Amino acid sequence: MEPQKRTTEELILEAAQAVFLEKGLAGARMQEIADRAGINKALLHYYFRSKEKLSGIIISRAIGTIMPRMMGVLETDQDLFDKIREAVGTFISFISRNSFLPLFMVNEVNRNPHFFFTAAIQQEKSHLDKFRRQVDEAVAAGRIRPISSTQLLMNMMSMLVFPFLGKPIFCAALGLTEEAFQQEMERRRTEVAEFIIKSIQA
Amino acid sequence: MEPQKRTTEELILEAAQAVFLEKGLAGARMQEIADRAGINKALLHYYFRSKEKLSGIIISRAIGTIMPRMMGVLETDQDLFDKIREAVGTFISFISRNSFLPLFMVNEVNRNPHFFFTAAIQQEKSHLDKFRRQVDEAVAAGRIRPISSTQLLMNMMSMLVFPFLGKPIFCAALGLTEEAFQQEMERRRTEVAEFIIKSIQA
DNA sequence: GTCTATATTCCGATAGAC
DNA sequence: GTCTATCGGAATATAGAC
Repeated sequence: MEPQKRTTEELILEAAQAVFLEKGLAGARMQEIADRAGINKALLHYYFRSKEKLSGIIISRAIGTIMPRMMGVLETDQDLFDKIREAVGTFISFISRNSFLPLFMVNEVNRNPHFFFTAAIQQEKSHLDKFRRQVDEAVAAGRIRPISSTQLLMNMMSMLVFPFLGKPIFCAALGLTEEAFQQEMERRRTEVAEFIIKSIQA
Repeated sequence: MEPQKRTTEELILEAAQAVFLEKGLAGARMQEIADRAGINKALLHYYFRSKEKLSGIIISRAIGTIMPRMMGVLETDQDLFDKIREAVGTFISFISRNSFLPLFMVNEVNRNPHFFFTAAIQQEKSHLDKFRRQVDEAVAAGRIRPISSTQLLMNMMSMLVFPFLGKPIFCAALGLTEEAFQQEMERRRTEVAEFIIKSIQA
């Protein structure tokens, strides 16, 4: 309700997130972050001692933003097919609104894998495991065809994330304009779920 | 047959490719390239005037390496299902041997989309179009269920490329060791094709 | 807390000897 | 062609006034 004036620290973090995600860790410039936050470099270092410290915080925030989204949708008590439908829709909507996040994460995680092996994922792993058990049980009960839950998860995550990473390639290769691409992504909200379900149903 | 001593230029290009692909364009250092090539920075600039020139060459080589692979497998005269099986197997083998290539390409293409819109893809587009027509015809003939060739291509490419990009995430989230991950990729050489075919068969 | 000015480090690029 | 030495600019980081 209040005019809600954001603090300088919040302004910096928002600007830093934008710049790091757009330019990558190595490509980002402290000057540009300061400019976008409407302050100067000195103040940047006053709040966050170094570029490395600042980037560390942004990375943690990014992981904290995307991981619960990726995993959270998989932990509900729904029927397997309904769960897949909902997870696909939710996740595509989320990435559409945070288009730089996947590329940043994928880069970070490849340049610095051990950082990720720590606490970041372990906490979400239980959600994943629940989904995998659900898949295994459906296979055992003959309600879906035999398929490894590992392979299924890789397929699902791939189809959700990669089109956004490869957007310029797909646009060029398939002759899509910006709007046409958006439309295709919108279609995927249902198409991908159906693609998966068609493939695994008994 | 000859002892085949690689020229300095070749040594540089190999080193540059390795460093650029590992560290990204902005993260790569001319010093490191020189070190890996066993020479010094001055000589680097003697052969390739600037970092930008050198990176341009590496990008062209990378595109020239991966695009024909991606498209080439789709242009044969095979039956649709056989073609999918072969394309999946070939492509996974290729990326397994060039694991840094997808991350580099995806970065480059996102930071510099126009570079890609030019000649790079247009030449390969015909192969893609041939595949898409084949899909459309199969749909029209009722040999596969109705599906957009655009969506099918996105699904296929995603499942082929993304697991390598997200390798550290998958390893952490699914509790896979390096060897276990390799094994899963090996399984994917047949599993992905079956996953697709199961999904689209009439 | 915020600024201007400056120090420091790093890195791409060049000069010039061999 | 290859090297050592160095320049010059850019980017991170700090000093110190307000």
